Amino acid sequence: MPQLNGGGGDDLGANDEMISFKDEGEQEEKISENVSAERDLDDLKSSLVNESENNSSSSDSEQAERRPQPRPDLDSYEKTRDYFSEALRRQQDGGFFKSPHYPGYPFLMIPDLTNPYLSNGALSPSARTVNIVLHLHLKLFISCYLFLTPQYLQMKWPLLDVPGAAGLKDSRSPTPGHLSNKVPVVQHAHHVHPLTPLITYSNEHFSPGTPPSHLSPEILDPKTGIPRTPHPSELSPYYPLSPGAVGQIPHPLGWLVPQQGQHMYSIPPGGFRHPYPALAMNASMSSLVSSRFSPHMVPHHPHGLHQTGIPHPAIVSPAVKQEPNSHDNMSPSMHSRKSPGLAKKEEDKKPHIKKPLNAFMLYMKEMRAKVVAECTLKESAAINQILGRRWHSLSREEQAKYYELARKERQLHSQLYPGWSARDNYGKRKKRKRDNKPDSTPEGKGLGSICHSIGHLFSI
DNA sequence: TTGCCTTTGAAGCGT
DNA sequence: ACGCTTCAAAGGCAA
Repeated sequence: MPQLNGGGGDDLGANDEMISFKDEGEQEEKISENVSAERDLDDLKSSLVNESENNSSSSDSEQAERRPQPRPDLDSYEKTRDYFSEALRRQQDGGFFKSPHYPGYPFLMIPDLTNPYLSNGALSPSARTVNIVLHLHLKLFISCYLFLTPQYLQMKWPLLDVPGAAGLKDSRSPTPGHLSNKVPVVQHAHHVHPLTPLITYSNEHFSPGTPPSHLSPEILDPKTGIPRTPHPSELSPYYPLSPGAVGQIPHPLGWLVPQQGQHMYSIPPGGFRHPYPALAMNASMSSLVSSRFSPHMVPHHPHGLHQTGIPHPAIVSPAVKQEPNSHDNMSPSMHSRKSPGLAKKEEDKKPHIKKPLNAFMLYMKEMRAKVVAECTLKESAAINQILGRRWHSLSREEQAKYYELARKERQLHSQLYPGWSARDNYGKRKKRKRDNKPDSTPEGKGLGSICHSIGHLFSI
């Protein structure tokens, strides 16, 4: 039985990760948040239903426009369904992918709904009747399987390019294709499977109502009684993918994966050459590697890759931001063994290995664009205040998802850079002056009025 | 051009 | 063990 707490074995798992759940005394607020969340879900459902109703009541000419056309993304959507079907088969215990009451309904009926036309392109009278019936069924279906729709996926992961949800995405993501001009993180256009988060992770992590494994009663911190993350050795069951799937199925952080049809980092056909066989990467890790950063940030290893064969996004050469140097990305601590002058010189050239993102940072990365789109705000400081409050309003399961991702980030980071320490980055920035400014709370700044349209989402 | 602001969490350091 | 500090992302803003 793997011990979860001993010998620093949990060096990557934060025992106090869930502290934020206990604080604040925001019970009332959380209750209202839950109500709001349900309301949002209802709104989403009704909007989708209305959309379907509009479709059914639209004129023939409109229907003609809606007539199935050869679409470039159709193939990807078909693949989506294939992937999803495959994922469905993988599920043994119901959970997220619980079998529908109408076997095959979501997969067979939906395409049919879009094609109630005769061979000559006209909508048959019987098809009209059937259309109405089907749309009634669609309402029920949407209610039951809302979270599986492209619209939902697009809403859930707004930075993903979910086929079939372009409109929603466009309205919510004002800067598709990138998140930042500092870190050239771009979005994968069509090669990121919209169900990626559901496939690369087991339903333990994502099934609604089923707490992540590290929150399950079976794994509790004996000291605090707080649910904790499992030891890395417990992770393998989370990645049921075969090695052949490496590089094909991206990571849940897929919203950060590059686009334009290229994998950010090439992956050798034979898999990774990991220096630590015991730590050989699984599919999720490999995709994690390719998730977060731009190749511009990756210094060139003499052999073109990190010693692991995996250029990690956390590496930022000082010259980078500029141009890749030929320096290898040894841990900064390794460089410090050289003579002072030489060490200093190389200090300037050595790559800057960034800290792995914590749970909140990952959450911010995902949600920032959405908040920016919904608010009139653009200033990060204000956005972060909103995100901070929204973070606290997240459900336990929602937060756990990000803690889990962050834990994987740390795990991968430590494997890629065994000698790296957060200390290595100390002093890289100019020292900040810390003066406590008077009341700068979101309430004080009136973000509620600025972001009133989503105020109920942010408790402002 | 550079640092600040603002958030949470992880990690390092000093006491 | 505890408290403080630094850094991670982000982009407008001020110096």
